[in-house]
Amino acid sequence: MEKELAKTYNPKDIEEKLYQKWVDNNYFHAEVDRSKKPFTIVIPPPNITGQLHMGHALDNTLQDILIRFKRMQGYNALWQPGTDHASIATEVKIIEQMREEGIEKEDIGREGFLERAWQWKDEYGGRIISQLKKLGSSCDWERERFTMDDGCSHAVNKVFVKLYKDGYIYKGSKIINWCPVCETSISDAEVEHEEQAGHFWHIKYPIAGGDGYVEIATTRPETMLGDTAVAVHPEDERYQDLIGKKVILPIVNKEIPVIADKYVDKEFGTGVVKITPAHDPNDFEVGKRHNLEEINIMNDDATINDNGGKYSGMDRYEARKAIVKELEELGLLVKIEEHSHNVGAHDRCHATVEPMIKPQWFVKMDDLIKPAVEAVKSGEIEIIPERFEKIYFNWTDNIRDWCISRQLWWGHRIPAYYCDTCGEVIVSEEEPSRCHVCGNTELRQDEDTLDTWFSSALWPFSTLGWPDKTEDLDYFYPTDVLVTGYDIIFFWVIRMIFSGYAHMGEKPFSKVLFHGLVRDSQGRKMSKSLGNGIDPLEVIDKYGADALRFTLITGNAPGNDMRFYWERVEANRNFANKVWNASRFIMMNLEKADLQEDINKELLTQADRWILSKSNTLVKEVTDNLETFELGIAAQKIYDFIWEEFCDWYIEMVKPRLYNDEDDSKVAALWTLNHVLIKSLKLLHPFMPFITEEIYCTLQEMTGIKEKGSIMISSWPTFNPDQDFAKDTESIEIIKAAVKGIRNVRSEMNVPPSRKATVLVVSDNERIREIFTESKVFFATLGFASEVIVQTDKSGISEDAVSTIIPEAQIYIPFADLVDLDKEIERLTKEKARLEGELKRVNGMLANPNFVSKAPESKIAEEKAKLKKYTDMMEQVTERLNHFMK
RNA sequence: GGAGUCAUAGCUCAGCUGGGACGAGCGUUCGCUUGACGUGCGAAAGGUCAUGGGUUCGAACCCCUUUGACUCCACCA
Repeated sequence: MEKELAKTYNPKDIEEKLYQKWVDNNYFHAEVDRSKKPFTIVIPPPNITGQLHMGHALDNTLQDILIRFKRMQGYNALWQPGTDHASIATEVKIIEQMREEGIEKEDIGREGFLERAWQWKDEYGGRIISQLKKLGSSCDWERERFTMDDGCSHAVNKVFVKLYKDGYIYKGSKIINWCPVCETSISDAEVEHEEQAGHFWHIKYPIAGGDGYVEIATTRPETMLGDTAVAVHPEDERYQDLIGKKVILPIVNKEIPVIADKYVDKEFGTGVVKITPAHDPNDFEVGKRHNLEEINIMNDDATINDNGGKYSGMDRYEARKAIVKELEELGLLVKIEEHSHNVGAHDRCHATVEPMIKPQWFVKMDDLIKPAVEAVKSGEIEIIPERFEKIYFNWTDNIRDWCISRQLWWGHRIPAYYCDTCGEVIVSEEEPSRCHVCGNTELRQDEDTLDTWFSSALWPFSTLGWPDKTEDLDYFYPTDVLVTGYDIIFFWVIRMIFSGYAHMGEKPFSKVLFHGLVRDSQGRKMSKSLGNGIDPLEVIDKYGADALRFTLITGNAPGNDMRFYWERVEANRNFANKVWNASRFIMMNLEKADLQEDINKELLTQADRWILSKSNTLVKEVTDNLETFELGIAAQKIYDFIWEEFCDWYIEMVKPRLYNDEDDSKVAALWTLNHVLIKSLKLLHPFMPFITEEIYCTLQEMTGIKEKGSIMISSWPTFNPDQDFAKDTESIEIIKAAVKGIRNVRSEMNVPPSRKATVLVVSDNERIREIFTESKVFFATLGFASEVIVQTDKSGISEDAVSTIIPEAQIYIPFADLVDLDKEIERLTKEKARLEGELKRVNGMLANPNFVSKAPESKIAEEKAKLKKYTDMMEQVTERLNHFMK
């Protein structure tokens, strides 16, 4: 079978084909297998309305790396995928689409609307899934779930009924955040506070039955239509005589009491506050304390209702203007100040939220949250990076009841049924046929649906079959890691944690890995309105999924935001190309030879031992980094190893052996190349799944690797004590330093590569001489040497030879006519200055009695060794310099 | 009003639990058709690790000050 890699790396040629192969072979699928340890990740379900953006790409790359790593390590790795119905986001989109067709929600009714919504889901819900596949995500697609599928819906109903029966869910009329555009209630978490420039209107309220006024200050004059009191601080000396009296509410012309409440800040404004219990959360609390009437003055679209008298029908801002105008005409407007304050906006549509009193369903949080707090405090759930714990606790410490009902149609309908005959409320998983109190068969289901996060809170166990006691649940739950952005810590992470404890009696996951946001090159959030978003699919199209993945996880610390640069993608594509070509080169050579399955260790040269040792260390480090979620560091190490150590040094060192059929060590070189390449590919696979698979499989067909099949199910490399050759690592490092020195001299002296020269190595150390003698062959190609002579002393070195000094040896290169004496003096002088600096530093340290007495022995020994090294080098450099100066 | 993050080479960032910044990529300069790769190879220039103090034998890293940028939370009307 003839098979080889294409001449140039073209991701498009391989990615789609390989993904299909993985799917066809069912490699992503995980079944319960008690003989293996499970490793489970549940995907943060993307919205069915969604299109893959950079945030998804990052999030899913991280998960895929962890899953592929663990799968190779032999775990039974399950990556549970699915999508979220995203109630409000989807509903808004469908309404928009309908509007274009001139249809309103009411025209088609609830059922008609839901039919459309399911059609929408069928049409667009799969789009993001296919995009995740382009990224290489190894999700178990057979298990794909949807937050509104039968199983998840069943779980939702079960949880609702259970929490209701246990007294955690209740219905109540409370002040909630109302979005007048979406016309639904929203939770506190969905309100974004934006600083806005506004005004502070100072208004006079006449004191009833007397003359005089109190001056109040407000940012929202229109709400005065609903004022039912005026409040002062109980200890405010200025207003003591007012407490208990009444003032006349202007425009409305009715008397309202002056009450005393500690909520009022004496220092702020005038110290007198108008109280509108129906349209301000604080006033609502004050109203409850003082038994004040709650007058709702607004309709659901934030126009003024009939309680607003002549302002009825006006929009809230129109009414504001008109009311200010009237107050001015009445002579009751004292002044208008500029005032910037925070205004709550709906995070979806950015409309200013209106606090309103509405009957809604709530989850009582104070007890439910306790185990979730304890879990993080005790370390049972680990948050990475740690600093996000503070954000977590900040929220849990100030937790308020969760408003879960929404006045929307797309979502899980609340399983509560009302009997209009006797007023009974029945909460039940199945629709009751009749009222259990009065027997009425005409029951009416609650119109509201649940907050979309209510169902995603159950995701880690509802996807595994809960409420049924399934094998899957028993085996895969609790899951191992949750990977997500820090922006949904309140919406989702906390709610999953408390839900896990409430319904499973166990944590949903052991670790939470937070990542940052992907920003544009100027550090701005990518957003539709700015038009600065970069489509991951475009990146994949141009540079391949492997390059994109690598870009997203390198050069960035965990939890920090990162900027997206095309240049970085290109650099990583270049790396992929490097891997590709290095592999081609190795294959070209393997093809012509008989590859040994195993090698006699005696045949390995210094260089072989060196690279084996290096790759061995790499395996250990990368594994450690992955275990501790330092994915970027792991990737960087693999990159450096492959490019620098393996390609630039080892492959170059080995070339002379490959080109020489007489060389006894050729077989060892081939074996080592193959061995290290396979190991590198495996380490790289979780990061760059496609290219590694393509190369691995090609290599397999060519050479017959023992391990058959896909790299994604091959075994993860482990540290091999047999390949730990520390001594050889040192010798090659000496050779590398010598080669670098030679290259540097040649470059500085402008000696063209075509000009070969003799290299004389001088050392009085026998071991060093051995190392150089053994490595002579490297200098021909790497150091442009025509000949290498290793000797004990400086005899026979020509007068005009230039030199490079490394700690272990002096290296002389006679260039004769090419030598520019002044340049060499300049170079040596620079070197001397550098060494002087080093010596000064080392001597300084060693001369410090405190250092010598307090620093650890090893550190002192290290510095002493350096002193000797630099002293020796200085001696050689000085001698050389004197030689030319005289 | 709280809390957090960041300030390191021209640009974007790494630097793990304190021990010389061989920092990385891009960019810049110089030189290379070296039989895998110019999506490449070799060499080089470039940093007061924001500021001021403290702890320490030793600080980019720990503590405090200041300045600047960003983010989250928060009911001051």
